[in-house]
Amino acid sequence: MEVISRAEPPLFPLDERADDVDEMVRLRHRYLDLRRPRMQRNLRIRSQVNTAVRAAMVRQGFVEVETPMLMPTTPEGAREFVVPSRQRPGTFYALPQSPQLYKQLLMVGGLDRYFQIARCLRDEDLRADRQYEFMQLDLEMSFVDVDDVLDAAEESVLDAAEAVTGVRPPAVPRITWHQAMDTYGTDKPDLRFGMELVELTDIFAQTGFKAFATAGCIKGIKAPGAAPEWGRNKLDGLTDHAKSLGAKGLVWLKVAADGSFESPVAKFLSAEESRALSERLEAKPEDLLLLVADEWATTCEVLGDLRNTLGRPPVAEGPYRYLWVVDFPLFVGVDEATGKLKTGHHPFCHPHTEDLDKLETDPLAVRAWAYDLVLNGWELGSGSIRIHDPVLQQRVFTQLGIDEEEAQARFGFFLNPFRYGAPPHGGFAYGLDRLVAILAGEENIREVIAFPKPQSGGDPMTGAPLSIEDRQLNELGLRLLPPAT
RNA sequence: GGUCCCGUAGUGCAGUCUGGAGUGCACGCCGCCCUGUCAAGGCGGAGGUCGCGAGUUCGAAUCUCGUCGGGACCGCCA
Repeated sequence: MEVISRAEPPLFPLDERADDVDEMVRLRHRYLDLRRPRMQRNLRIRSQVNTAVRAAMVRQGFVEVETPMLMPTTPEGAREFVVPSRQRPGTFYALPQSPQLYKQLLMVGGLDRYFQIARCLRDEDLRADRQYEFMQLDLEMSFVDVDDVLDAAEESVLDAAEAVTGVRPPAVPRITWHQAMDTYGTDKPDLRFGMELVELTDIFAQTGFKAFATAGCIKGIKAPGAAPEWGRNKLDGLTDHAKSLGAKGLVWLKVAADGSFESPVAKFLSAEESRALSERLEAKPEDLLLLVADEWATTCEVLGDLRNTLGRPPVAEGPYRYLWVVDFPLFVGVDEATGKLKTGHHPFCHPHTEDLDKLETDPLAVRAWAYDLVLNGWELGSGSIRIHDPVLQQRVFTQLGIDEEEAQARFGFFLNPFRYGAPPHGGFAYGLDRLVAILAGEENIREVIAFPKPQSGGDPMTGAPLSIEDRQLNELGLRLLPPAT
């Protein structure tokens, strides 16, 4: 027998027992971690997804186009990674948060169906579902409406799931943002379980219970059979949690064996109200009912959070339930500092044409042709139909407090090409790391990335980021400040 | 910027609350023995800055403060 390569013992077990090994140890020696069946499997799933997605796009007539990694800085959006220029010291490139600008210019350039498996970089704090650099399936189409874009993207995510699991999920349901908030209390509902929010406002229209009498919106959720496991202490904790989310309080009721309510507020409810409540929520013994009374948005958001707290399975547990959420609001409120409206998506997002007459009179009621794709309660991606008409674009800018001069200064390089004729267009992008993680049954995208970074952003294996030599700094015309104290 | 949790042998842990010698367990590693394997078995051995630094104490893995590293989350991510 010939020894072709000597090997020291591995630093940790290379089987499933290493699932419990300190992640820093795994990352510091990722080349060993990657030998494990779990990591081999995850990276192969990732490759399958990339292949399936690319094939789906090509099959649908999309053209794969690469866009630059070195691009101008753009003031809007996420914090950018910045690259100093050697040839022009004192100037900087930015790495792309997304290929957004380029892909819209590709539409002006006549590439009417573009896609790219694109690397995106954002200098924001890392999370279980966020890395500095991540991959998106990015697409843009000309002469299309919302449904055309959704159809194209949907084909690719269904193909991806089928490629990995062998089972093609059903057509992806489409609900409006308002329906999502009203029914699930979140813009990224997890459809794998029920516990929908139930409208109760009418039941308490004449109530003598003060907390309900003045509320604009009363809704409730039912956790079937959950009452025995929710003691007074845990319910107090849940109430505190609800308050931390903005609720004025939380009403809980346990359903007793005889169908009556066991609750601190039971005595404030009339017999008719109790009967109607029980009937509306189809309450059965041992059910736990949670009610919130507030303005519509707060009621929905708080109950949506509680619904997830009580009922949501681990994110990577099947089945796979995709969901389209459409008709997001064009504006998401007013910036407290500036008093100006804030965009929900980006300033180039096309308002819903039915709501155009409200753009100046009731801007917060204007819906946008903007949409999200959700999988098992995780936001996979978002997109919109873009504004191609300069007049409409300026109307939206005006609402955002941006006059023509400022628009030209900030977005001129992007908007001027539209003067040569921009087709109506729209697109979408979704995170491949998140998609792969869920399809691989992982709750953390680091498990489906060959060389990910921990929350601190440093690379435990290579030591990056590292200081550079003075020679390099000089070449770039840079000088370091003393460390901040 | 903030909240919470974690840090003991190469790896995973017990010990920490209630201070008393690094007291241990499993896997791995090294040596010898045995062997028809299949998570082999037997005997023996090496391996420790209890993350780091102060403080309290006669005495600190254990209590206090600080700090470093990691994780989950909030902010942030148009």
